[in-house]
Amino acid sequence: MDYKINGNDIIVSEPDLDLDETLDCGQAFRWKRIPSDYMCTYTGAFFNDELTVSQTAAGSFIFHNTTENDFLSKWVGYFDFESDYSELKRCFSEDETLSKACRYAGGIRLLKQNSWECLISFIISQNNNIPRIKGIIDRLCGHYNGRFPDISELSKENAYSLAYLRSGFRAKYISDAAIKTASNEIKLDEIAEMPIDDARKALKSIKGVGPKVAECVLLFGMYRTEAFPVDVWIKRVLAQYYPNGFPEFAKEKAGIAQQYLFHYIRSIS
DNA sequence: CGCCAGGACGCCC
DNA sequence: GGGCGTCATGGC
Repeated sequence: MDYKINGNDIIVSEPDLDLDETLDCGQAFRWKRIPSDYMCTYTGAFFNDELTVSQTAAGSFIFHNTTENDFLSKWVGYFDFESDYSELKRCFSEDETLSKACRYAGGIRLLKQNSWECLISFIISQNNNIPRIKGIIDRLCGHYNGRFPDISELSKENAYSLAYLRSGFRAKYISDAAIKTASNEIKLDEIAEMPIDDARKALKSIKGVGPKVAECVLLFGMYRTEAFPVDVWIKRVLAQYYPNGFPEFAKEKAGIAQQYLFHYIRSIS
C-alpha cells in the first residue's frame, strides 16, 4: 500500500481493493454510493468516524478530507491495508474453486469493523434482506443524529421503544444484546481474544445470536479470520465443491475465502 | 398476491 | 440432537 498527501486528501494506490465489491457486499451496511459519472464514491463510517472515499477510473483511491494521522490510525486498519491480499489470493489459488472465486471478486477486502456495531448489525441481518437491513440501521443511526448509538444509549431501550426501527422480532434481541453488553455480562473486547469456541459460546448467550450471527461478529467485528459463517449459499458451496471438507491450508483465513466464495456462488447460480 | 430474505427460538419427538 | 412451525417486515 502506497500513499501520498494531496491537500486535504490522501491518495492511495492499492490494486487489491474494489470499492463496490468491498463496501456493498453485505459485510457492512452503512456505506452509501454517491452517484457520479467518472468516479465510484462512497460515504460511510467506521463506527463513528465518517469518511468519503473514491475509486478513480485509473484504480487509485482518494480518502477525502482526511489527515495523515486519521488515515494511518483509522483507515489503514479498517481497510486491512496491512495485509497482502495478492499473496493471500495466490495462496488460495492452489484450490480450483477458490481460484475461480478470487478471479470473480478479487477486489473484496475484509473490513476490520467495530465489534459492537457488528453485533447489532448482524442481529438485525437474520432472516432479512440487505436493503431492509440497511434501512433499519439507517433509522437506528438517524435516531442518534447520524451516528451509531453507543452501548449505554441502546441499553436504555426496549422492544417497544425500538418500534420506530420496524425491525420486527429482532427488536427484543437488540435490547438483550445491549443490556448484556452494558452490564459487562458480555465483554466484547475479551471475547475477541478468547479461544474461538469459547468466543462462540459467549456470543451465543445473547438472545438472537446463533451460529451464523456469532460467526459474522467474530469475522467482521473481531477480525477472527478463521471464523466461517455458513448460510444457505455457503452450504451449497460446501456440498458441491468440498464434499470432503474445506481445504486445510485455507482454514486460518477461511473467513476471507468465504467472502470470495459467497459472491462467486451467487454469481453462477 | 405469495415467496423469500446472509436465522434463531421454542417445542416436539 | 435433529426436524419444524413461528417470528415482523417489506422487497420483488
